[in-house]
Amino acid sequence: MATNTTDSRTLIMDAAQELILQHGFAGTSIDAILERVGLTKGAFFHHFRSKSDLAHALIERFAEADEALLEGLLKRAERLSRDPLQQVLILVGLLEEMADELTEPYPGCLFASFCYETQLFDDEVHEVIREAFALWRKRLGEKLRQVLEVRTARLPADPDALADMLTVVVEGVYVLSKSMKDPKLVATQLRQYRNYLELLFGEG
Amino acid sequence: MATNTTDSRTLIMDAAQELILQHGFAGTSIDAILERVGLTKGAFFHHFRSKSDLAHALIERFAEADEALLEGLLKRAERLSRDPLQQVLILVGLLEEMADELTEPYPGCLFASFCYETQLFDDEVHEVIREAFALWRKRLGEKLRQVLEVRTARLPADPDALADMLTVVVEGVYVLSKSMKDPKLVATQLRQYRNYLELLFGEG
DNA sequence: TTGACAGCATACTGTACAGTATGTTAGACT
DNA sequence: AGTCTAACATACTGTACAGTATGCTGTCAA
Repeated sequence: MATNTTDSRTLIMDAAQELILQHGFAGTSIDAILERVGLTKGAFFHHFRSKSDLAHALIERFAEADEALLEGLLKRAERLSRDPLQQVLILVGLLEEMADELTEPYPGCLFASFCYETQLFDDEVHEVIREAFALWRKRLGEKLRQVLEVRTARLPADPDALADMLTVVVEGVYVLSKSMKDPKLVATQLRQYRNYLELLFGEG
Repeated sequence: MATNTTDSRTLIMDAAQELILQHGFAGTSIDAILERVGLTKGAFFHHFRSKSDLAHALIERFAEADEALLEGLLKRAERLSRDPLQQVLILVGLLEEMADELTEPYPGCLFASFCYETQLFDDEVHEVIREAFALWRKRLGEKLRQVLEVRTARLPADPDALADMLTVVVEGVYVLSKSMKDPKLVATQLRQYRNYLELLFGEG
């Protein structure tokens, strides 16, 4: 009844995700995953019908965590300020705080990983990714629309494009940070995004 | 003597790159590449010692094209304006023009693709990628340093971080654009980056 | 004209892989 | 005590894959 703390299914998924972020999906064999967690084929195919099934489970779990992160950040930001612009700035600031704590395990996004092996996955997987990106666009977009109702942007501003840019910066900086082996880049680039929003809507 | 227009080696590399951007490196078999170009194993292993050798050749060619693009854009920008800020803005604008012409074949970057299968490649490959990113940082960074000598930024500005942001935006928007199946996003996001630079250094 | 080599094709090998078939065991329920 | 099932382990299968061994053919130089 009580969900086992060392649930084998979760163990497999955790190991799989870590390996996939380093080797890609095709480059990660089921055997390699199982060796990591000390289980065998029997365990794997008891919990997953196929390797594709694992991919599906992984991306859904990742998307759920992603949504939880977004909604969590939004709630915290809404508590910390009443002004929509400040809320967005705070949200990005909170992400910067999280990025500051990044050190050893280099960041990686399963969405991006799967996107660079597009043809390996079915439409269901791609829909999950698409919806995850769309959710950030929607939730941040509506905040920015509120901002635009009150303030005048210094340059023509499309709220959806501005919202997208956070996703863009995060996905992009993961690549750069991995390649340059510099985790600090993540916070630095998020800071640039925050600067942009400040300059665009600031009154200075 | 005259380099054959349908050089088999080049044909293989072209097909390989296209397939790798869709399936990843591990997900792309040598047989699949050869089927595309109508050649056989004999041809492949005549031109490449191994699959890793192909990876090395691909990333070097990609990096050379990347460098050529950067230097070409810089020269054009330098001809179009004397002002360093304008040069950078023009460079980004030229990239936007290129992005506008993107329609069918979704964009993809071999650097990012390889970064998401990191463990599959040796240090030499990673060094090539690292240096490619470093070059953009260096070349754009020195331009932005010139800008900072003349103008005062509205917010604390690190030229290297600003330079990196172009790479970040490009890499990031490739992921988003692929996933959302919207090639227009590329130009839109580049525009945001240009806006940021304008706001940061603008006199308005 | 001959031979040497680039540029392939064909046919093969060993292995790593996804997936299957069939146990085994420990607990829950009756 | 007996039955049932979840949760695995073990041992296997077929195949797709990277890589090899060898043979063919046109070209070009001597």
